[in-house]
Amino acid sequence: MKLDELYAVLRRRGVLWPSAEIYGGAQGLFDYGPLGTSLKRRLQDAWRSWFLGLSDDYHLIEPAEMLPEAVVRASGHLENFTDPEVSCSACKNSFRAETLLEKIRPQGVDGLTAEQIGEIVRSNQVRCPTCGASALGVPRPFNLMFQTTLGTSGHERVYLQPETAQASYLSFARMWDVGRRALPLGIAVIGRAYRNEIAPRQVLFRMRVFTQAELQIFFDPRSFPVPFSAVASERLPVLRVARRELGEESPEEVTAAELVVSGLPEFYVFHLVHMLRFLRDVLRYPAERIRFLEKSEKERAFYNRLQFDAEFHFESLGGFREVGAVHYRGDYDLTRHGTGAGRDFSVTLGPDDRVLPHVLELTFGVDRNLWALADALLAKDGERTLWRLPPYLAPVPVGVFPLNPKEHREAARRLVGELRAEGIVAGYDEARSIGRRYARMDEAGTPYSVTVDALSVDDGPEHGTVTLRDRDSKAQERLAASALAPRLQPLLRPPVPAYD
RNA sequence: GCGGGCAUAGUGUAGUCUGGUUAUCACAUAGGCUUGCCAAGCCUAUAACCCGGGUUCAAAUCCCGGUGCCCGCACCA
Repeated sequence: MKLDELYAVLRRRGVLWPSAEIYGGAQGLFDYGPLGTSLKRRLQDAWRSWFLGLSDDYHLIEPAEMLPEAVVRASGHLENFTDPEVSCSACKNSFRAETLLEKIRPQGVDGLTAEQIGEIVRSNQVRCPTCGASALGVPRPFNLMFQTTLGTSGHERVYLQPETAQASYLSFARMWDVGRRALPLGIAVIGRAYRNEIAPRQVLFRMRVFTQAELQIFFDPRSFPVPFSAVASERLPVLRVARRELGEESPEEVTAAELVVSGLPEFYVFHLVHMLRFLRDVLRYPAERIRFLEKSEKERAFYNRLQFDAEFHFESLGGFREVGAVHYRGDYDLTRHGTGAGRDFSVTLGPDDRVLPHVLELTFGVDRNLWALADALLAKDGERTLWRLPPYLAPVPVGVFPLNPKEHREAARRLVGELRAEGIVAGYDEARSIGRRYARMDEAGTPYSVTVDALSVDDGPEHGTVTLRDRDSKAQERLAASALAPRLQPLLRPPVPAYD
């Protein structure tokens, strides 16, 4: 579906809507409704089950979301956000405003707003140093971080975290002591990130407050053993830099083993494979709409040694967009925070064996992927609209209906109670025709509908049985009501990777 | 941030150019009748002119400002 149409369905069903809607909304802020809240929680649960399942040594923590100024100074965020950059729309190069204007304003640009700098560039007819065009724009705002102060004095500046990763690096020393003092050590965070984006766009795609799920894996750069043979023959849709430079946009299928032969480390490819399996097998994105885009040296942050973005082809956005990534960050983060905090974050692995761990980062944009689940799996099938969510992601996995409310209400309500007692979220609906109730469930992504009818309540051979209807095939089968919970429960647990 | 377009019930819309009845229709939702396994039918109900100012006897309609959304460009450390 197109963006407007998809967004309309999601608003109508109460999946999400603009924040502060009654006051006209606020750019880049969204509220999740009942279905969206539940879906997002289940998506996060699925992420956690999958990625923490990769190793006994990967753990979830929940850090505060405000960072003292020292943290963002050490991480580079303060510095990078403070230097305004002006870019040339003709040749796409960008320049620090201070360098660009050093002849015109030798005193520097500190304290000026982006608009003021833009005005100086315009009024002095500054040309692009690279291509010579008069196509320089207004610089982006100084600081994309939200800043506030702690306490009453107003002196202690803090920032809402612009990414969840920093909190994991801050926790490394504590986690080393809390844990078994062994590498690799994975620290996972599911949390909010806050960025004062210049131009939030496309609903959930670029928000000012959003949720990230990230796994930072600290490892010994000399040795990061993984059970690679289990994934060696997996085929990945990759678009390597060399191929991109030829103008190709479609990925090619390459096995994990071939990627290793090409020079990528086994640990890196191993995690790439599991990112693919999560998107394809757990979230059930169509395989042909997933690709792994290798970022060139120029495109990636300077500290990233390797970077593949996991991209999904959004029909609503008209192309591939990033939904996750795998970054090999080297020792950049622990080095920076070591300098910033005046500590050495090297760890002792044995006698005369100290090493500064390297970091492999797996990122996952929760909101973007929620949108992708709608984009990929919510579709019109003839007259009906159905959302083919996997059962373990469905906000309401089961709907229970009395075929005739007058006669079957009591038995149906009792069944709802029994399912809920078994830990299964079950919805109940008796309004209007049975077909309409099925249709409502289809659109909400409910995979199973259970109907209580005359055979269920009358004395006879089928007493106590109900029909179970499958959302995708519309097929029905008759089974004992007591068989429902054991039948459904295994389907409602998110998949985990094979355990080694 | 720049340029262009748009804004009417929950959703999609008619009406706007050319100001003038109780703001159109469909779907959805709720209640009822009927039916009883895939959005059937009938009756009823709920529900909207983005916000603020101006022009006018009179503004959904014209003008100004704001906000939001969409597209392209830029941005996405």
